[in-house]
Amino acid sequence: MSEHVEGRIGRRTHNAGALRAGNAGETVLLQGWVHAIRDAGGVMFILLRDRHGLTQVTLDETAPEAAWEVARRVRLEWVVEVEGVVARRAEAAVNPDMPTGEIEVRPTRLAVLSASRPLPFTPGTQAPVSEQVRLQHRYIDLRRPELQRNLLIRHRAAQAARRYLDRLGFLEIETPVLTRSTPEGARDYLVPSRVHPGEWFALPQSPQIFKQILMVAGCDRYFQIVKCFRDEDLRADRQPEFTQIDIEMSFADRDAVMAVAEGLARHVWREVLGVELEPFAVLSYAEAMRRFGVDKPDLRFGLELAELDWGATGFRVVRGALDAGGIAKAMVVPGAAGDTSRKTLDAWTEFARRYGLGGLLWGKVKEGDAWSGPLGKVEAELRAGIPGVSPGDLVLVAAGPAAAVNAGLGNLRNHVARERGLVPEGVFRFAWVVDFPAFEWDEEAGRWVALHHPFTAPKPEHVALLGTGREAEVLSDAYDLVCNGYEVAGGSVRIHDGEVQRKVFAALGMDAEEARARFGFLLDALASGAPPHGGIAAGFDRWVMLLAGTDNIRDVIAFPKTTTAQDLMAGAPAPVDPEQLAELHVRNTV
RNA sequence: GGGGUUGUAGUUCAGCCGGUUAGAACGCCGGCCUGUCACGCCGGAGGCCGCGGGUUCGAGUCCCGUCAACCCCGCCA
Repeated sequence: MSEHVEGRIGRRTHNAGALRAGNAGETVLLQGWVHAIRDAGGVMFILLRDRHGLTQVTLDETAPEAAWEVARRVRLEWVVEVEGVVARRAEAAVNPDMPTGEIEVRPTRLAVLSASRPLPFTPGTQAPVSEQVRLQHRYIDLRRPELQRNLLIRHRAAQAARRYLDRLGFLEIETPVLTRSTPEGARDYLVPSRVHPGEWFALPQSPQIFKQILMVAGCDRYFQIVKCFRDEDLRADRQPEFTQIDIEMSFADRDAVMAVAEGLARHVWREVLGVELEPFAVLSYAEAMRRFGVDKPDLRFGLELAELDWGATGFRVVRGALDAGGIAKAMVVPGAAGDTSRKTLDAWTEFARRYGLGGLLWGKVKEGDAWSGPLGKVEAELRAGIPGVSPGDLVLVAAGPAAAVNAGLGNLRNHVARERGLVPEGVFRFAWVVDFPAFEWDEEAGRWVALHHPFTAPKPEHVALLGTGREAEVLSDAYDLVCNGYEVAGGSVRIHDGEVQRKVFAALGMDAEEARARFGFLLDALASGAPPHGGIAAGFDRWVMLLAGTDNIRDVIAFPKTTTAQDLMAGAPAPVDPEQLAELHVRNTV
């Protein structure tokens, strides 16, 4: 048995995308799928496909009768082997749209390696096929060049990340997949224990606690490209199992972690796309919310929001919102007065309402002080206070509770930009968002919850505020990396002091006993010589989405799940035998 | 949990104001064709109109429910 270091493995001499005019005259052996058959009678063309490309195999009167017999039998998506001679195509037969279009293979031998049943669709199918059918037959869908390309991008991104982190001295260490359920955060996927009746493992939402403990264990620099599991509803950019590039560093402050993560993104983009990223902007959470209404702003276009100082207004809608403790904000859409119909405005209003806004006020700016639309009724001096307004612009104003105004206008900003073609293609605008509030008030639970997670260090100067009832003012050393409107990484400096950790648990409504019960091992670890440490976790699937230029996470995952968290190909989830349940001490209640 | 879009042949779709035998394209099967590259030409097979109920003389079409795919809100430390 010899060891293959590179190059040729097996009997293939070339892949289906390799042959060029320079190979003319060579005897080759290709294996692959039948992508298309064009039978013109006395001459027949078979397109052979593998993940590298397409090669035309041509049979004419010079082809052996045995090859003809096989060719006439062959059907789409059968797997075949071709042995033959590379020939330059006649001038008129060259296909300039194909990388291998200058040549064709004249077979001396053609063999069927594997037949295929008639398929519900083929990779060569012209009409788009529904997502449902594609997911049911994922092995066919994955044969398509686009998805092959995405898998390749994903592979290259993962390899580039590993090389970069390895070079910086990070160790790739695996953490358990069967672990324990932790409070806070997403719903857990649970796994019953056979050996311990009534007890359950949880699949990790992230390896958070383990990586911190690895720091206590002296590992210094850790990373892992790791599956995480969250049993929450799906979105176009969210799957219940997803992959993180998980990173943790000892003796590192915020800037050190951010530098590593920025370097990682820079390296991956360079290696995968050959792109040099612009310097990453840094903005505070407060600034992001003020200017963009969201904590993951898309910086590829303008349309920034402006907070309005309309405290004096008598305008009924705004007056009411302000009196109720709300705010008013404006978004100016340059040059949109002329071509924004009433229908479009209604659709935008409907869009904004989803986020809890009562509605939108709009005004089309004419020459002078004249505005048409609802904003025309607003005092002229207040309208003059909206920054950057010129005749021909469309102004949208929302008033209400701050959260609704920000979410409504912030998301509408993305929507309008897309509709009006303001989003440039092929551009990556990365930015750091820093100085997040440590806690946010959960109305439903009636308590403070961690905005990031309970192990995030409050800013040192804010630690004293813990337990004083001023939790809302506490900022944390947390940071998110955003790109083109996606959150693509998030992390923080961690609490390495058991006392501070207890105070944070207390602020979250967890008393010492409960904290002990749930996180005792972490508290013990933190009390056992814990280095200052911090880290970050990057949403690898979203990175690949951006690299691949798609807006759907299913396009970059080999075997994704549907919106209802099912695997249509494998048919999961599915019932199991009652004996299996009995063994696990579990009973179905449905 | 809520809202929206979609569901008709293997696939993608059309199907009018409720009317008699539900169509097209591609694919599939058979035949023809010596330079195709969305090959072309001739012929053929193929339908639980997602599922259940209702209205009606009559339902692919209208109503109610339900299931599924997708998008969004909630949720996602």
